[in-house]
Amino acid sequence: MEREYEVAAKYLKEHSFKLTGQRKKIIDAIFATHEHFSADDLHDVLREKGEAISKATVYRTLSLLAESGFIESRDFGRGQLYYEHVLGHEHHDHMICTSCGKVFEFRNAEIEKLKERIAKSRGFRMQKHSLRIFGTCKDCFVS
Amino acid sequence: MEREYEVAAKYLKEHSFKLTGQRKKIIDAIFATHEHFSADDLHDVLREKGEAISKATVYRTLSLLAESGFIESRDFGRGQLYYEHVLGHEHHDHMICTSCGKVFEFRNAEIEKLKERIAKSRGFRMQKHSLRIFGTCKDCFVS
DNA sequence: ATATTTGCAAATTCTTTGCAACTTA
DNA sequence: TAAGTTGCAAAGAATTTGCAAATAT
Repeated sequence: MEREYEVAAKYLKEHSFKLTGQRKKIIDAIFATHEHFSADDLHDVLREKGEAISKATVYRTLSLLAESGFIESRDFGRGQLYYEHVLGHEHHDHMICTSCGKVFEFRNAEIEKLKERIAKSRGFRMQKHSLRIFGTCKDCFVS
Repeated sequence: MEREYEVAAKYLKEHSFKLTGQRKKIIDAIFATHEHFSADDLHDVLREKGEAISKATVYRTLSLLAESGFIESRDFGRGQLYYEHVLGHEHHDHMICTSCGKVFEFRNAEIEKLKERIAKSRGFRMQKHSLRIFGTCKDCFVS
């Protein structure tokens, strides 16, 4: 967890952003979990730890970290954005169960190659990509 | 345009939804375009045609049509959902230019097969899927 | 007839912003 | 100390909802 923290800290310095107490705590909390979380979830986690950081700051920090590529936002169709950290978490795609809401991660090298090939073939510089499969998971499909 | 309309009408009947004037006009407008549109766009189009349908009804009808599979929502990262009809529009994926905002459609049979294979291999019943590639398009990447 | 749908306006939810006070480098 | 950041509360934007009147079957 120290490595990620240092990379983020370095980035902030290089871009003349300040490493404030709030940002430290937010970055810690984000890299301490491998779960998907919403701005609200994160705010709650911090509050439970006794860190009363305002929601405005949480939103602002999430934007900053997303723009700088430390985290990525995900739309699971729940009306609010979810985030997950990218550093120390290999790229993967998602399967979302529309019945129970569970999100499953998967990774497929062939698909990754195809994404790159397709983008390249159209002169498109790929920055990021997101593949979501919506459906019914094994457990929910009982009938 | 007639075929899609009839399929939707039949669906509504079978599910004891009523085929109201507003719904007819909304369905017409949706299937008359192959563009992506937001709830607001649709409301505007209808208003320009002289159809003063309330936004609440537009939202409610979009939800209904999305749930029944006639249209699908897309998140292009603009803070609001876009829709496109599915009937009469072959499945495809999207490339979104984060610089100019343009959305390019593409289709790749290999990727489609892989999606199905992956879902199946995890006992997941795929309902729909969405692949988005974010990056810079040819025209924006000048430097 | 009666269950469904509509429009309106108010309410919700998520996110952003202005600004004065406060930190960080 | 100067520039960047925070918290607060207010503002915004997209979407949802309660309810009485209107409409489809």
